[in-house]
Parts: sequence; structure tokens; C-alpha cells
Amino acid sequence: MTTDTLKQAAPENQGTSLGEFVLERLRGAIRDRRYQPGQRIREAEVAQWLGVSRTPVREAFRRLQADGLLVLTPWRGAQVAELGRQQVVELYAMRRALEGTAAGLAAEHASAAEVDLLFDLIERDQAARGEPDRLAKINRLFHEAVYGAAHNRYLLEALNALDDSLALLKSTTYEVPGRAEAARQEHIVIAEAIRRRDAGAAEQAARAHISTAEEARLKLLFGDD
Amino acid sequence: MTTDTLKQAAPENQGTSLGEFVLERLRGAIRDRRYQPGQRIREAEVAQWLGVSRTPVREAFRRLQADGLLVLTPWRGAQVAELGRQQVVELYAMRRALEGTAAGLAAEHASAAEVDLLFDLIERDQAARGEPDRLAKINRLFHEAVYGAAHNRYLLEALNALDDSLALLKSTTYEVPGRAEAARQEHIVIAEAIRRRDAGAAEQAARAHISTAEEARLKLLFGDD
DNA sequence: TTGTTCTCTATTGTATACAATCCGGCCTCA
DNA sequence: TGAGGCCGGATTGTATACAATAGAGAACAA
Repeated sequence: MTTDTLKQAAPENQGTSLGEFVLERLRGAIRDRRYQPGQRIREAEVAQWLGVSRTPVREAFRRLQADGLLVLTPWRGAQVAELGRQQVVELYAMRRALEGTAAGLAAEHASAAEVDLLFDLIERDQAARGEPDRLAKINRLFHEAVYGAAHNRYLLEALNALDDSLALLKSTTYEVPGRAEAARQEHIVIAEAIRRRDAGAAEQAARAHISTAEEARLKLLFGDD
Repeated sequence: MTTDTLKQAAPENQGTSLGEFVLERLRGAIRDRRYQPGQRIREAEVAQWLGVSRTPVREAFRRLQADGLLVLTPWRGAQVAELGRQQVVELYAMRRALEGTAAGLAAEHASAAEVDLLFDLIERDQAARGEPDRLAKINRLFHEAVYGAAHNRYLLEALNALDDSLALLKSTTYEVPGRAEAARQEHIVIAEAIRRRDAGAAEQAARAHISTAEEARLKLLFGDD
């Protein structure tokens, strides 16, 4: 780990507390797999690393626990959450419901600009063929665009937390051959249903999209079945 | 407020930390409206009240913020969340999706005992006619039984958090004349769909149930429209 | 060798001291 | 009289000191 301390890492730290800062840094570190699932994280270690005391670190830990990214055991401290097969299945069931709802609400509430953004992202996706990292990034932007277009703050929050949890899983489903193309096609179906203002179709398309993503994910993770 | 302190309030406080204890007490106080929406809560006040230091109080605050029950403004402290009309609408949209999903999953995964529990609760509901408080309690048990029967830990957590948020609203919809009977009928439709293992019908019935509950709620809260 | 108990250390939980910030009231001045 | 700025108290954010606990490893007995 590099030796970046508070001043170097966040020169303009105003308006926000240290706890918030630590939270974001930790979230990023977990997402980037610099802390790996199952790994234990000690308060003092993070505190020293970011140049703060244990107090804001503890606050960040609590909030990451609430998001499901950390598991806190009394007197044993924190470790990055690990997802077993059953948990992955449950997370995808949750995601299927929420993404479906988001797409349906987006069909009802999206502004013209928000619809345009969806199609822009589909084009950028096409342009990024063969680059799994860029594809994964654009994919995430597409989904976030749908979340935003739903105009429901609770749904938005829940979906973002869910995506963070899924980021605990190794690699992206874009490593599966043909997955990128299939996903793009599914995105198109979703976006067009939203443009048509067809909430039912948008919801169904989003659910189907998550189901195929789940299949790809399970195959990638557990191989069998 | 009474003067119960830690020893009187939680004689057997073992296995759990003080932060956890404060969390539960505060959650209860908010649910019982002893702290009302919009009201400011000072750390020192809670600390003194429960006989602990500010540290565990702060931890509880963070987690209540994550659940949406508290709004924390930097340097200004905590106040109990207030829900405007738009937020109520968004919460119910969320609840419609999650309850629908829970009912659908329950139809797929409920054990025989879990199905029996649903019908038991419907009978107890019938027996409690005319007692809004008991009705509200049994209603909550019914919904929690559905949540449990879905066998999805993330869904369960999300729905419980949602119910806590809705508890911020004044009174229950059971005060609306005829609401109790309508709700009971809707519960029966849900429970029977689950017993038939008809996931689609269960989801639809649950969504419809939440929609009528939302109507009753909005009428109760905002009168107009 | 293996299992058991005990001690000791590392780490977390809690309390408290201190720093930073906001808000209300007062005072000044036009 | 009122608008604006400045000061003091109240309150939160952060750091640190101290207490409590779990777990690893040593010592010992079978």
C-alpha cells in the first residue's frame, strides 16, 4: 500500500468529516479488491494508513457494516464480507426485483435527456467492444442511468448498495465469451421499452437481463450446474 | 422521560455491546414516537439518559442514519427524519416492489409451517376486530411472516428497514373506516396464492395490497386528492 | 505426542479530554 | 430603527487514555 496520508490524498477535504473521508477510501479499497473478501481489517492499521485516529475509522466501519460490505464480530473486529453461493443467489433475486422496478419507474418518469443518455451509453458500449474493463464501466453507467431515471431516492440507494455488494465478487461477467454482446442487446430492449413508456415491458426486460447476468455469474463462480 | 438507566433497563446485557443496546433503545423510542419526526436529538442527552458515554451513542446514530431514521448534518447533529409527501410516495413504490417480491418468493419457498402461520394470523386478525392497536400488531406479524417465508436475508433486511421508516408516519391506516376488513381480505388473497404456490398471483396480490394501503395512507396524511 | 489449562499480548469497546464549528445575542454604526 | 459584524456558549468532531475480551502459544500432564 502506498503511503498517502490525509493531506496528499484529499487536499480539499472541506465540508465533509474525516469519518466520511475514511468511508469513501475504504469503500474504494474494497471495491478495488485491495482488501479482499474474508480479509481482516484492523482499526489501527487503517487509522495509521490514512493518518487519522481510530474514531473516524470506527464510524466508517459501522456504515460499511450497514451496507453489508463488512462483517463486524464483537471483540474480533471487521472482515470484508464473503459471499457464498446462496448469498449470491439471494442478492441476484433482490437485484432482479429492484432493477425491474427501476426500469418500470424509468419508463414512467424518465426525462427526454435521461432517455437520450441511455442510448448514448449503448453506443459507447458498442465502441468499446473487446475491452472488458471499459465495458464493465460503461455497463455500470448504463445501470446507474436507469436508476436515476426512476426518480426514487430509496430505490437508488438500495441499488447502489447492492452493486457494491456484488463488487465483492471476483472479476466481471464480461469475461464470459459472448456475454458483452448479449448484454448490449438486452440493454437495447430495456432502453427501447423505456422510450416507448412501456413500464411492463421495461420491467420484464430488466428482470430477464438480470437473470442472464446471474446465470453467467454463477457459471463463472461455481462452474458446475 | 423516565429515569431508567442501563442497569434497570437491560439487566442482562451480555453478548452485545453498548452501542447495540443504545441502537435498540433509540429505535424503539423513535418507533414509539417518544422522539418525534423533526425533533433534534443531542448526543449528550441520550448518553446521560442511558447512562453511557457519547461514544456508543454516536455509533448508534450512524447506524440509524444508514437506516434512514435519522438525518445527520455535520456540526449540527441528528434529527429524526421527517417524511414529506413525495418521500412517502417513493417509500410505497419501494415497498410495493419488495413486498411483491417477498410474496412471490414465499410462494416458491415457504414451508408448510410458514403457510400455516399466515392463516393463523389471519384468524387472529379476525378475532381482534375493532381494536386498532392489536390489528396493527397482527398486521405487522403477518407481513413479517411473509418476509420470512421468502427466505432471502437481504430482502428481509430491506423490508424491515422500510417498515421502520414507515413507522415515522403518524398513526396507522387502521383508523380509516373499513380499512381493517379490506386489509384482511387482501391478506387472504395473498396467503391463498402462496399456498397454491402461484408466485405470479402472490406478487400481484401483494402489490395490490400495498397500493390500497398507500391510498389509505395518503388520504389519512394529506386529505386532499 | 496430544490434549488441556493458563497466561500474556494484541485488539476492540468505552470513556473522557480537547479542538473545531455553528448559532444566538449583543453591540455598534449608519 | 435596523442591518451587519463580532463574541461566547453549546454542541459536535477527533484524538487519546483506559478497560475488557479473545485468541495464540507455552507449560504441563497423561
